[in-house]
Amino acid sequence: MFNKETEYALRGLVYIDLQNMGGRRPGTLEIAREIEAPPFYIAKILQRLVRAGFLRSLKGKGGGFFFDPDKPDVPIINLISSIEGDRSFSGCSFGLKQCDSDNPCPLHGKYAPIREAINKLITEETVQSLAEKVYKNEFHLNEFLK
Amino acid sequence: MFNKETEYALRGLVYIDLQNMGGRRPGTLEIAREIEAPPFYIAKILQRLVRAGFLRSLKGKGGGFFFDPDKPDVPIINLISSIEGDRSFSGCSFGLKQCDSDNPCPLHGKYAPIREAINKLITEETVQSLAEKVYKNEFHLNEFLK
DNA sequence: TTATTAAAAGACAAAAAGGTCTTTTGGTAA
DNA sequence: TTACCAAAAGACCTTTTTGTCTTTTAATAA
Ligand code: FES
Ligand code: FES
Repeated sequence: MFNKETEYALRGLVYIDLQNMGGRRPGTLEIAREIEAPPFYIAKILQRLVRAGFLRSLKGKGGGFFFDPDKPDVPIINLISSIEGDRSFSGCSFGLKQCDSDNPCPLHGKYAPIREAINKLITEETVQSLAEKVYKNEFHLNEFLK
Repeated sequence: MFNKETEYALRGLVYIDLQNMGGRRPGTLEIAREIEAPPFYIAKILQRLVRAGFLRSLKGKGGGFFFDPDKPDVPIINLISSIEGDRSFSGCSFGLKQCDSDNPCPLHGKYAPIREAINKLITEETVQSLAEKVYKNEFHLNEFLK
């Protein structure tokens, strides 16, 4: 579905938001351990996401990553677009230059509604809405974490 | 959705089946031109698919690629699995080790039905069913081809 | 103000995906 | 049986993805 970087980013940001709820600002090592991602890699990924404005960070003792409470929730489609580019979930499943319902490929009829469902999903869900689900114990971040 | 190799394979095999209907056995250069794929690359891809038993080929003058009329239709899920491996459309969208509805990630609820729809689609459609749609002029292989 | 802490920056590297090309093999047709 | 044709085989290359590591910068706390 998503590439590794996107997966790590999703799990990482949800974990960060979850910890922020408890007034904590997790650092790269803790995040890497909890979401089971390569430490240096998640550090690099978060660095880029901070630069892109998705969240903030603080250096030094007590430092770490956190979301600005004044900023609006982050729809995961924004995250995905920022990492994978806009190509995701817009193109033709057959690889035609563009998906055109007036000139459809033989998969279009059945694929287009699925693609729409994916777009709806990633537009509606935000990092915060996902974190909320985990917080309510309804859903899981990994096999250990509740 | 799919990777490049899968896209080329899908378009290539549908084109081959379409030509077979007219008693022709297209070769790599013709296929590459018609489906707009890199010639040497589609040659390599088809070579692998022949070896994997998806279709047959003949060398020399009048040679080319063709489907054995006695063999059953090829569901595209087989093609996709052969190229991309089984990981596609079975794993967790969040990257958890396994998708487990008793222990779901926060995307599971909305993603699982979508994944099911994808699996249904690629299980039901075959190279031949797709070629048939193109043949009936209902759907397109590329922007030039009818 | 100094030691310590943790992120930022950026170089580096391994692996996978995507693509190219040459040589060999096995067919066809004259 | 010779010339030719087209796929098979496999080496090679480029780009992208994924991942690692060292050095620098900025914040905190003693
Ligand atoms: S034309 Fe291929 S998915 Fe729309
Ligand atoms: S647990 Fe993540 S999609 Fe099922």
